Amino acid sequence: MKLQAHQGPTTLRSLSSYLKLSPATVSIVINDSPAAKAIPEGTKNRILRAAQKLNYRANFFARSLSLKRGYTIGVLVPELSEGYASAIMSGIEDELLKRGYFYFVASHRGRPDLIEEYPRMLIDRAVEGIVLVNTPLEHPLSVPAVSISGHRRVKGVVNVGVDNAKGAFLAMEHIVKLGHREIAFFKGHPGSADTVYRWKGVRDAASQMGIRIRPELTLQLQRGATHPGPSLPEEGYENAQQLIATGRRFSALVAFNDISAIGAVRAFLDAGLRVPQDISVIGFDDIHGAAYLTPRLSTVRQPLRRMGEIAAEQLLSRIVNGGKVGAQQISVEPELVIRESTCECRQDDTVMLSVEGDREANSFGACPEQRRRVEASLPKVQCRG
Amino acid sequence: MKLQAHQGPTTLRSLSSYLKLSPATVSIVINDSPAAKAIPEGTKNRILRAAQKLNYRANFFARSLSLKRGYTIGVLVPELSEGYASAIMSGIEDELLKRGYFYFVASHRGRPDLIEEYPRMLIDRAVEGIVLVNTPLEHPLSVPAVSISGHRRVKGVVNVGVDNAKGAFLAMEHIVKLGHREIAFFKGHPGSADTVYRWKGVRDAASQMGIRIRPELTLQLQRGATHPGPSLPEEGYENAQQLIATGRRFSALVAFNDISAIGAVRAFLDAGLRVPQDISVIGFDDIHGAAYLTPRLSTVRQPLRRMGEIAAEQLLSRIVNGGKVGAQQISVEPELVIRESTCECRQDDTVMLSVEGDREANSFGACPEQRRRVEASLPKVQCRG
DNA sequence: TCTCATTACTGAACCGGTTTAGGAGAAGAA
DNA sequence: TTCTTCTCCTAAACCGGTTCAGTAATGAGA
Repeated sequence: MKLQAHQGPTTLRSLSSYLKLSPATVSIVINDSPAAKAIPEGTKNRILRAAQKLNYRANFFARSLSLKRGYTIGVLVPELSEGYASAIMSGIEDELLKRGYFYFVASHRGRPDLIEEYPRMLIDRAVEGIVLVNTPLEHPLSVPAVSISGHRRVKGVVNVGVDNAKGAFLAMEHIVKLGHREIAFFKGHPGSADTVYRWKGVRDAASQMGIRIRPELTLQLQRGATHPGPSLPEEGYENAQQLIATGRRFSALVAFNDISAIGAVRAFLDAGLRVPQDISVIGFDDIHGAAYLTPRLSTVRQPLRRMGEIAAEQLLSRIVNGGKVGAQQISVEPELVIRESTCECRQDDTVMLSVEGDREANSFGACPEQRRRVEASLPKVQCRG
Repeated sequence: MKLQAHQGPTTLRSLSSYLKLSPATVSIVINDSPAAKAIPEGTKNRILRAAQKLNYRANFFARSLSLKRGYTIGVLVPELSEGYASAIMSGIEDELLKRGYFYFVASHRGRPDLIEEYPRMLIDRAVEGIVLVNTPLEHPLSVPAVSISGHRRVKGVVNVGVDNAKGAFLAMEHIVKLGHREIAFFKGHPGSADTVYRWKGVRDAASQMGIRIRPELTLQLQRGATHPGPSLPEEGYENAQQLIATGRRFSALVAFNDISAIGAVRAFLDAGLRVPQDISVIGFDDIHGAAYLTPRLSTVRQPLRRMGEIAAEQLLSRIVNGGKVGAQQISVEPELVIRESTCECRQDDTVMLSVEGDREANSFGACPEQRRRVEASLPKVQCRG
C-alpha cells in the first residue's frame, strides 16, 4: 500500500522497501560493514544501484546518534580576520578534510566570558576535540584538546609551537653577523608564553654572541594584560618613537613580531631615518604582507600552516587512541627570511638618533642598484628579492 | 534497582528516572515548550535544579534528529589563508553565533572538483544553508544559498556584493579631482563578475569626467581563466613594468585591487619613480595591511565584514522563511580611503616614463614635511595619516 | 452524586540510522 | 530421511531526544 508514499528525501527505510529488503541489509551493504561479506555480489550491486538511482544519502544526525561520533572538531581562535589564525586554520582544514572531519570555528576576541563559554558550546555540539589557537585554557576539557602557541601548559593538552629560542637565535645571529652591536628590542606582551620563550632566546643568543642588552633600548609591547588581543602597528610606532627619544645610539631593532616591526619601520621613516641603511629592523612571524612592504620585511617565519596541520594530526590521533598523550610539547622549526629591512652595519655609521637626518637623501633601498650593493656586501647571508 | 547505573553522561532518561518523572515532562520543562505552562513552578524548579546538579546536556545528535535541524550552515571560500575570506567569515560568524548557529568552513582553492564536491559534503552534513564566498556555483543547491561577490547570478541565490560601479566612480573621482588626466588601468581577471562591473564603473566615470581611457595603458590581470585563484602582487609588478615599457606618459594608476596595486607601487619604486609624487596609485578592497605599506595605500574599501553579516542575515532569514527570496542582489556601499599613495598631479609634471629618473632624489612622501605639503595642496580631499 | 473542567503528568510513537542475535531455506552429510 | 552446515537475510533493540494524545486525580458546579 504505502510502498512509496510522497515522502521527501530517500530514507534507509524507503530505499529498503523499494528493494524489498530489510533496512539492516541495506545499511550493511552501503557501509560495507563486516557483515557485508555474507551478501552476494548481485544483491550488493542491486542495492548500490538503487541507492544511486534514488539518490540516497544517510541522515547525518541519525547516523551520528547511532555511531556516537560526528567527525567534527572545534577550533577556537582569538580573532579570525587577522592573517595569523586563518593561516593556521588553513593547515588544520587540510588535515581534517583529508580524514573526513569538518570543523566549527569560534573567535573569542580575547573576551574571558567567551573563552569560558565557547568550549562548552562546542562540546555541547558534540565536537570530538578542540584546537585552541593562541588561547589560554583555564579548565581541562572533557574532550581531547591541542593548543597552538598555548599560553600555559595544561595537563593532558599537547602544545604545538614554534621553537622560539631557535627563532630568536636566528634573528640575533642574522643581525649580529651583519655587524650590529647596539641593538634595540621589543619584548612581547606580558602574559604570553611566546613572549617569555622568545625573550629568553634573545637573551641567550645575545650573551652567547657577546652582545649587551641595554634596558633603555628594551621596550615591552603593552596591549592587553593577560592576552594579546589584536596586535596593532601603532604599538610599534609609539615604542619606536620612544626609542628615538632616548637619544641612544642603535643600528638595529629586533622586534617581537612583524606587526610591531612594521609600526617601528614607519616611525623611523617618519623621523627621517632610513631603513635599513640607518636602522635594520627584523620582525617575527612572516605575516601575509610582510613581503609586500617597502622595504620588504626581514623576519623569522613561523610555519603557521604546518603548525595547524600538526595540531590537527595530533588531535585526530588522540581522538582515535582514546585521548592518550604522546609528547606534551611539539616544536616546529622557525625559518629566517631575509628581505630588505636589514643590512650590514658600518659600525661608524651607527646614527645618533637625536640628529635630524638629511631628509632629501632619504632613500629606501628599493632602488635596484642600492640593493645590489647591499647584497654584494653580504657574503654569507642570501638576500632574496 | 538500576536507578543510577554506572553510565557516563546524564541522559534525559537517567535524569527523569532520578526525578521519578517521565522523560516527556523533563524535556518539556527543560525546553520550556508550550506544554510547560501546565507544569507547576515547584516541579519546574526541581527539574531545573536536578539538571544543573547532574550537569545534564542534551545530546546534540538526538535533538537534531528529532527536530530535523542542526543550526549549522556551511561556508565555502576559495582560500582561507588570505585576508579576504577571513574578514568576511568574521562577519558571518558574528551574525551566526548571535543566533545560535555554527558553521563549517571549506576552502576549495579554485579546484573545480572541490567546488563541485564540497557543497554536497556540506549538505550531507545537514547544513541548513550555504554561503558561497567568491565562488562560482554551477547547479542550484537543495538548501538555501547566498553568495558574496558571486561570479554569476544563479536563480534563487541572493548575491551580496559591493557596489562596484560606485566604488570605481569614487576611485576615479578622487584621481581626477587631484588633477590626473593620463591614467593607467588594471582590469580584473577575466571571468569574474567584479571585473565586469568594476570596469564598467570605471568607463562610465571616465566618460562622465571627460577622461580618455587609452588601450595601451589598460592592462588585464591574467591569473586563472574562469576563477581568480590567489591573487599575487607579482601580477601587478609585471603589469606595471609593461606599462613603463610602453613609454607612454601617465600620472596615475587605477588598479583592480590592492594586491595588484601593491605590486605596481613596488615596480614603480624599483624603476626609480616616486609614488605618489610621480605616479599616484589607488587600489580596491582595503585589505588588511594596506594601511601599513609605505606609502600607505589609498584605496576603495569593501566592507567585507559587513558583507559577511548581511549574507548571514539573508541566509538565516531564508532558512526560517522556507527559502523565499527577497531581493536578488544586495549591494553594499564602498568607501573611499585616502592615504598616501595618491596626491595631486601637477600637469606639467607628468613624467616621461622611459626617462631614467634621478635616483638619489627618490623619496616616498614618508617624511612629515612632504606629507604636510601634499595635504595642504589638496583643498577638498582629506588626507589621513 | 454525577458530570465536567482543570491540573499535572505519562505512554508511546517517532526521528533515521546501526548492529546483534538469530531464522528460513537450500545444500551437503550421515 | 534426518541432521548439520552454510548462505542470505531479517527482527528488533538501541542511540537519546521530542511531542501528541491521553489519563488519573482533584475540585467545582449542578
